Amino acid sequence: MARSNPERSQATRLALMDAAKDLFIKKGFADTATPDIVRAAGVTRGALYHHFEDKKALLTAIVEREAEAVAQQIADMSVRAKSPSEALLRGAAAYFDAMNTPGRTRLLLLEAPAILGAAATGAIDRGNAGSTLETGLIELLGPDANRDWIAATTNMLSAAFDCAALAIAGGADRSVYERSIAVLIDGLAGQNWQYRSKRE
Amino acid sequence: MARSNPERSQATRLALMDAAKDLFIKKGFADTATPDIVRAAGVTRGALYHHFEDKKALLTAIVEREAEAVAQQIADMSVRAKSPSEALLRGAAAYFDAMNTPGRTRLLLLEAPAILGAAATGAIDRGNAGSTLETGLIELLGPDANRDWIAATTNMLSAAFDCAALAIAGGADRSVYERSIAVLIDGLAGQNWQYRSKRE
DNA sequence: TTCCTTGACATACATTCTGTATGTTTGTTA
DNA sequence: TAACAAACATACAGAATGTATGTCAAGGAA
Repeated sequence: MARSNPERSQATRLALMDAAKDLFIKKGFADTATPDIVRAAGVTRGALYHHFEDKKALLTAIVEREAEAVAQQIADMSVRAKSPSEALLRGAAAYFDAMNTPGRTRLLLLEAPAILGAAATGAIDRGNAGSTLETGLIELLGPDANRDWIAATTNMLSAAFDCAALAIAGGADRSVYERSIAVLIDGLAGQNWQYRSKRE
Repeated sequence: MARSNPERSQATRLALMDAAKDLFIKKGFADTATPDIVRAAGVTRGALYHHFEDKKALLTAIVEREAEAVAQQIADMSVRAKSPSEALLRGAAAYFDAMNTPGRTRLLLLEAPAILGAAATGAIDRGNAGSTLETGLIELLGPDANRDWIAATTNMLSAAFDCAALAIAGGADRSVYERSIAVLIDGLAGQNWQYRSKRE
């Protein structure tokens, strides 16, 4: 079994990330020890600290990979929608589909914000799935809507979606949340002129 | 300095909780060591493990106390409002006031969900500030609105409020978030008949 | 008051984990 | 094939957690 160096590197990197991902999901980041990770990955701690600066860097790599997968999954699902509100609803559905992967909610919505900080996690989020939501809201509310307002609304709706994803992962009825989101979005679409008229 | 036993107990419990709260806010739960806590509290680790089962139990006690303070602060602020939507907006403002206390967002919205789990934190939340929001939404949407829908909307709005509190604590403009919330609530108030008509 | 029990700690210890420093093997290049 | 570098493995130092044991003051009972 003579493998080239890049092949070896990527293989152990993936083995470490996969093993750590499972353990982080099952026991959480804090309660997962590096000896457990390397045992599950079939390597030693030396390999871990050769490829990753520390335990947090390993989590960061996993979170980034997972966030990219979510964004990719949403992009694949994205089809033409008739109205901006329908586009937002389809985006939400795609997000719930993507977050349905077991453990993803825990990794992306619980562990990452606490360990890596809210700022770092928000940056990862905004670089991927978050931007989809903001463009959707701009479509819905018109390009002349106040930018700060849109940013704030994007953040809060994103948090609401995350909350819904967590609830669904915990066994809640997905259709109830999707309808609740539909009502929120319809309310936004119907009311935005009121805010704009106050500002302009 | 002859103190009775109950006095001694409460004094050291409070000293430990206060010292740990400051350190958890400044450095986070994971990066705060029990020797640091007891040094700041002026006791030994023996006292800590006599009063609290482990480090997590200490965090739990602090989080519960802080959540009760938030609920109390909101209850004190609650004055008569003319409309259900105004009541909700005042409640949101009171929540932001209460969360304005330095470090509270980190403790209640970042550390607690990750360390104690989303379920435990949600239970603490629902027992305190969360119920205020749900009753306000029932007022807004009418008592005949679908209960599951109200519960889901409560959860998501609660998450949106938390997100706003975090953003404000991070330096964002509070008035922008309050206006965004106002638009969301007005949208809900104007649209709820649509959902109800589908269900009944 | 005296004795005895219990709660409230303090101290010492065993285990375990993290990160680093050093050693060894394997691939790569000149 | 000789030299070098990357990819690991092993050994170690420091520190942290939780526990077990020891000590001392508080508080009733005789």
